[in-house]
Amino acid sequence: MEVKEYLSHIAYDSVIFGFSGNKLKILIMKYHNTGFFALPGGFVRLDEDLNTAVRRGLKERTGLDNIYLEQFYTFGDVARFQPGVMKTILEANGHDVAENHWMLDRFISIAYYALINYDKVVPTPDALSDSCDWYALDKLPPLMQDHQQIVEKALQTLRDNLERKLVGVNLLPPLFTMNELQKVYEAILGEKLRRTTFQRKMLSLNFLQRHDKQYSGKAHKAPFLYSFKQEGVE
Amino acid sequence: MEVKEYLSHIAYDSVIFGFSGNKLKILIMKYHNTGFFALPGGFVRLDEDLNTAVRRGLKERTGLDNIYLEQFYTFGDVARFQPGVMKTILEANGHDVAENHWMLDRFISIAYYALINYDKVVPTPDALSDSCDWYALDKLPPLMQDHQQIVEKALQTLRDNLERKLVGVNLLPPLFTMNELQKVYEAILGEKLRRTTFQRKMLSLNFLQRHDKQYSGKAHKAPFLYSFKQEGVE
DNA sequence: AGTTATTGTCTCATTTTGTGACAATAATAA
DNA sequence: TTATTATTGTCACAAAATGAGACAATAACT
Repeated sequence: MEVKEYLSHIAYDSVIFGFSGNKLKILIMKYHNTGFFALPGGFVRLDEDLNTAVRRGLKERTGLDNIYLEQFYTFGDVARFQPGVMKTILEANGHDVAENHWMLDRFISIAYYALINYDKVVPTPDALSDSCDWYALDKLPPLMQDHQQIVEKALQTLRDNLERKLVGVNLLPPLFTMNELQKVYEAILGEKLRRTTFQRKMLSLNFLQRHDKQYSGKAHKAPFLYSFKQEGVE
Repeated sequence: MEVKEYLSHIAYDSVIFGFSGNKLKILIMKYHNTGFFALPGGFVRLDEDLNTAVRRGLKERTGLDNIYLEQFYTFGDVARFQPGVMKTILEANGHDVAENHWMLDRFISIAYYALINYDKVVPTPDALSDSCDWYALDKLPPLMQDHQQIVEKALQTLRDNLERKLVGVNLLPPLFTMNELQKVYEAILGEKLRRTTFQRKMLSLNFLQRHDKQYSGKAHKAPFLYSFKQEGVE
């Protein structure tokens, strides 16, 4: 029997959002030799906080620390239990299923979403997967198990939180223009916003620090750059 | 070794809100012979959905089905792990700790809050506890482990959701006056609200059905009764 | 110097919310 | 019967927030 290293029955999945080409994208893993696509996830060590485990996984997948991270739901239906899928994945990687039988048990999964600066990420697959790549939300491959449902709930929670907090800035580099911020909001909410109203609203919140202008080389007035006043919105 | 009946390492806790005497109250259990106070909680059977397990527990504690229920956070810090506390509880109830050693393991806990009609509830202790009783939020006894923190997060989530949904009605009987609804909102938000603004706002949402007046026997104009138009807000 | 595309800000209309006023009314007191 | 009292439903007006457009300012190009 294997040495017990992780809490049994407990997994986490993460929906890692990035923003590029005016679109919301998330990181998706592809397992070796199986055609299975899945959210980045992992297990919790016996002596490790749940949140620490998730941040450890995020670091491995993205190379980043200090990521904006929010737990949004724990999925615990029996229907999640599909031992055949995990068995296929393990066997396709040459693992001895008997030794890893704990991975074939029923799992509940605590789901998190993360918001990161797309340009800073170095997507990195794990030992079981060929690739870890960005996919636009409207062009996701078929995801295994209930991962599609997890993505949808993540997006819904992100939308709800957008009204209350200023989480959108976590998807941008430290300095950004008002137009870039608006594009992020539009991508998250899935609708066009009115430029002047958006600008007035954002400035009235007093969370943005104005910096020098950005001269892009384009033939028009240069926009101001902004940064977010507070560190690590949580 | 015990017969495995529940998922190891996984528990749930529930913050069950009721409204009485113009105050928010929650159900608290007191364990036999220990002086420990705790939130109602339980474990998940091997073949049972997580949500089903929680509803099963709610039914046992309150006698009610079809309760408004929302999952709000999963607590997974290592610091939650206090085997001595559970050992004390088991021993105080004459249980053989060796047979129940799985209860001394580290647990993560999925926390839910429920909103119920106070008058319909029959609080019922379980086998390990003397009592299951209502406590006003501002008069809670010292709770074991991180249960105080769980309560605070439940209240915060309830406040956040109050703005978005009409969850407050779940704390009232099917027919209620506008003033009663306002008192619920004030108890949840912890602040006084302006009568006319509140009434106009509630009516403008078009979720309330007006019924006959309620003649209370008091020397003043009788208020209308209202019911909530939709069934089971979720 | 004129053109183009975009930005920052202003104005006015519309909607929502804050605040108080007031008549209506159910039971009680005179 | 007729005041009195406490509370309710609704209105009116003020203040604040939002919607929608106008317009001058301005980088870079022609």
